[in-house]
Amino acid sequence: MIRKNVKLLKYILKNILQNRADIISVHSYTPGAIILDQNKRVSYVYIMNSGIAKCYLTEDNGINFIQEFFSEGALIGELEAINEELSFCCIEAITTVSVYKIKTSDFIKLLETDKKFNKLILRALVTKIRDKAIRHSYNQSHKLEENLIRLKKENPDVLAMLSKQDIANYLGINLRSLNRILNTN
Amino acid sequence: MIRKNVKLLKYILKNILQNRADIISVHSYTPGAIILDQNKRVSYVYIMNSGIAKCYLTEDNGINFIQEFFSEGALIGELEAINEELSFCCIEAITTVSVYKIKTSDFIKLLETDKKFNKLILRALVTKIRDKAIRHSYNQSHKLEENLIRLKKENPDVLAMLSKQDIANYLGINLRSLNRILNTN
DNA sequence: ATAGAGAAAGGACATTTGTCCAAGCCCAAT
DNA sequence: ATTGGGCTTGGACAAATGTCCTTTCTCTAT
Repeated sequence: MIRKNVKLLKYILKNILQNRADIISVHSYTPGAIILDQNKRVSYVYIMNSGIAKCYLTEDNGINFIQEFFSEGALIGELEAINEELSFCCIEAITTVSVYKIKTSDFIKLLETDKKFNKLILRALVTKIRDKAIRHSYNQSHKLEENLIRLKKENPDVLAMLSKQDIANYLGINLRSLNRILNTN
Repeated sequence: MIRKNVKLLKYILKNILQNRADIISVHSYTPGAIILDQNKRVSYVYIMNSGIAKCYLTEDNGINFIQEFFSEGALIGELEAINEELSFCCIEAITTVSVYKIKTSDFIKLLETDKKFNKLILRALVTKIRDKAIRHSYNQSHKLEENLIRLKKENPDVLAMLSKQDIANYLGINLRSLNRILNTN
């Protein structure tokens, strides 16, 4: 649920930031700030350095569905950079967030020239697909209570870290329903 | 819902099959045959040439959740090849299926040496993530009826092509519920 | 032609989840 | 200290979805 990629972050810090400091810059966001909005052209790829952000999609009926939460090493905007499409998620800082930022064109060049970087990104994409597939399947095939139990097992401090509304949006349910389950449990 | 990748298939036919015919072979499967099973070591990557297959995950409670349907150009086993993990989905032929098959080690070598191939795979992965994200969000945020309407709009002949049970498993619902919605609609 | 298996359809009822709403709590700004 | 806004909680009811089961239909193997 909370995407991290320490390997990738380390690689960027050790290799890219050392040799190609010119193409990277640091930025930070206060809680609630929008790092990347839905349906925008994406000109930078971000790599989370610290903090927690949420990645969500706003549906036509106003419901926000949280795809995942991001922390150290999570990539933002890489999908749009690779496929040259508009952003389809909104990334919003939950705590204070610090990121490294790199132009999409530089990101693509790195992908093409740096084999280790390429491999790291490939693996990150695959992990994302795998996690998404498993989560979607579990979510749809089990009831709320089982989903919540699983969430708490995999992430015991989740209830302390995040608002109830965010957890409900992550589970794809109503806040009322979440409270009901929390009670009987 | 039905994953295709004509560009990738064409590239493989024109470039790889011509220059590296030694690493590729053709296979075919009859309806119901398992092309790749869950939790197995994966030694080949497959590229669908024709036919329709379903990619599903069996949950602990016996429910099958269909991730997607595959046809021309869909990749099978590429995730496992890249991340060196056991398979997490089962791929089963619905109609007669013909595939090209390539050893995972050759697949990885291609990824590392053939830039165009690398780019095509990157894009395929990204498209998968994007589609999955959008589908999961829509599914969880809308009710059955809306999900079905959307499915029919995007794939008008879906009801003729697939069994009701498969459609229900794709939508993550009960067969009874699917029938109910089909009636009032 | 006929038995049997699997797909499809739907009745009746149970359970789960959503909607709407009101109340309490906590914290920051005045 | 007081007001107001946002988070949290839960009651009461409505709607959606699941469970269980029976019937019909179609197609294939014998």
